[in-house]
Amino acid sequence: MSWTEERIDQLKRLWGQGMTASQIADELGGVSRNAVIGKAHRLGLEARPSPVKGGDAAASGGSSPAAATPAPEKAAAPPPRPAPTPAPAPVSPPPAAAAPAPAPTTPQPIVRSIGPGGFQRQAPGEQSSPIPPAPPRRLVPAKPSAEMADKTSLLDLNDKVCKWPLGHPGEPDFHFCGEPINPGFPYCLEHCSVAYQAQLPRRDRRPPPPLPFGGPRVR
DNA sequence: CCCTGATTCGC
DNA sequence: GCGAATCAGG
Repeated sequence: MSWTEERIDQLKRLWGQGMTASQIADELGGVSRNAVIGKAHRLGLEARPSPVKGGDAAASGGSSPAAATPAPEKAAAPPPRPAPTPAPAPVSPPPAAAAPAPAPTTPQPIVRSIGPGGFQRQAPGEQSSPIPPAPPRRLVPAKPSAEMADKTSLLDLNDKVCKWPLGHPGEPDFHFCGEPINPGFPYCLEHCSVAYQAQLPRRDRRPPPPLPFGGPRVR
């Protein structure tokens, strides 16, 4: 697996949502949690509560089987990591050049936007409670549109419906057939006829058609 | 033991 | 740039 644009974007979002590196790696698939952590650091996504910080490192006796550096530098040079970068300071909204006069005399109704998990976002300027309820840590995919409401999504697959894919993964209307299966097969009768064909004698076989694509689909 | 993130370093 | 190996705390 490689870090495509989509996967990096997903890593950023999930990391920002507080998912652990293991969860993210599991979500992305094809990568280890170490890969996720390493990538997150290279992207500069640090500043996560780490179980390990400060403290004296490798102070106790050498019980470890492999100590790459037996710490000669420790006695000679001071620890070269004195910059923990306290506040990465996320993007702050750029103040408008001409600041509008903040004098709405008429009481405005509080307008809140809806977050990805369905929770109400805090309105600008609205006070938050001292201990705000934590948003859901793991967001489950939802039907993005009414058009998909009756379509069979990946999560709708089970042993009773046809798993024949329609469209391509990543496309907005990608879904599965969903018709009742031909018993004993993962597809319905119609798609079984496409997926399985009787073995003909060589002399009666059609020459192999050209591949419908030149390789993996690139988006 | 399990989990976590941080860091190193060979590729 | 990537990620396994390693470290270190909970």
